[in-house]
Amino acid sequence: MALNDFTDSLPMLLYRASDAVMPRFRRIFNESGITEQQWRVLRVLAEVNSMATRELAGVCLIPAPSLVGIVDRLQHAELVARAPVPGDRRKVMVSITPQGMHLHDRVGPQVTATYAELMQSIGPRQWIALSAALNDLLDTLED
Amino acid sequence: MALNDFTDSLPMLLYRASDAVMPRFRRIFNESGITEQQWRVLRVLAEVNSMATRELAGVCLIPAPSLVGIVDRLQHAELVARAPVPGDRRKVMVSITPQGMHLHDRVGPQVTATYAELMQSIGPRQWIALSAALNDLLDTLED
DNA sequence: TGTTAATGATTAATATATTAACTAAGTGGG
DNA sequence: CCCACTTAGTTAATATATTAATCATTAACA
Repeated sequence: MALNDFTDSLPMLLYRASDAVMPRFRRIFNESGITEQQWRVLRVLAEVNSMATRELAGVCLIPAPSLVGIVDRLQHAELVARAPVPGDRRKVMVSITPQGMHLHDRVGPQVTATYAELMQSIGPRQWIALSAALNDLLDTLED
Repeated sequence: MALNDFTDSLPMLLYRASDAVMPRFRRIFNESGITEQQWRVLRVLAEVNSMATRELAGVCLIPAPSLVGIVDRLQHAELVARAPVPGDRRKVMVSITPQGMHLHDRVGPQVTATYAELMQSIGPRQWIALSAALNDLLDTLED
C-alpha cells in the first residue's frame, strides 16, 4: 500500500533511526536519575567547564525555553551553577559543579561502552556511509 | 576541541538532521492549526480510513500514551472518530471523518510540494545514499 | 545623545514524550 | 471452570518541545 511512501519518507526514516538508537542510552540515564537532555548539558560542560546559555542551547540542540527548565533542575540537583557574565548583564554563564563532574565521570564510561557496542553492530563500513550521508544532508540544508 | 566527538555522534547527527528537515513542514501544520503528530495520524488514516489504536501508534511512531491525547484533540476537532471493535472489546478503532479528510486534502499538496523542494535541494544521488544508509541502520538495529 | 532595533534569558500556554501503573478484556493450560 | 498471563487502551506524574510574548540590556545610528 501507499503507506510505504509515508514510512520511507525522510522524516519518518529519521524518527525510526532515533527510536532504534536512543533507547539504548536512555536506560543508562534513567538509572542515573537524569534525562537525556540533562546528560547532553553535563556532557558539554564537562568538556568546557562553563558556557553561556545561548551557546549551550546551540551545542546541545536544546531550544532555549527548554534549556531554562533543564538548567533549573540541574541547578537544583547541584550538578551545575549559574553565574552572571561580567561585561554583558544579559548573559548567564552555566558551569558544571564538582558533583556534576563526578556524575559525568561515573556515567560517561557507560555511555562510551554502549556507543562502542552500537558502532560494533553497525560496523565501520556502514558507519562511514551513514555519517557521510548525514553530513552531506546537513551541508545541504543547514543554512 | 573534543566537542566534535559529541556533535558528530550518531544521536546528535540524527537530531541535527531532524532540526534541519522538520521546521519546513511544521510551518505548514502550524498555519493549518494542527501539529506534526496530528498530521501523521491524519496522513495515515486518509490512506486506510480506519485503524486500531495500537497499530496506528506503530505506524505513526507515536507512543501509545501520547496517542491518547492526540486522538482526543483530533476527535474534539471532529477530524477523527473513535469506535469500538466488534469481537474484541479491548480494541478501539480510529477513523477519519469527512472533515478530517477535507483538511488532509487541503494540507497534503503543501506537504508534497515542500517535500519535493526538499528532494530537489538534496538531489537524487544524495537521497539514494542517505535512504540506503538509514535503511541499513534500521535493518541492523530494528529487532 | 536619544531613539530604535536587536539580543539574551526568561515566562506562559499548550502539546507531546517518557516511565510506571492500572483497568478491562481476551488467552491458554491444568 | 479457574487461574495465571498477556494484550489494548488508558491514566498519572514529570520532563521537554513549540510558539509567542515579555523584560532588561546592549548595539546601531541618524
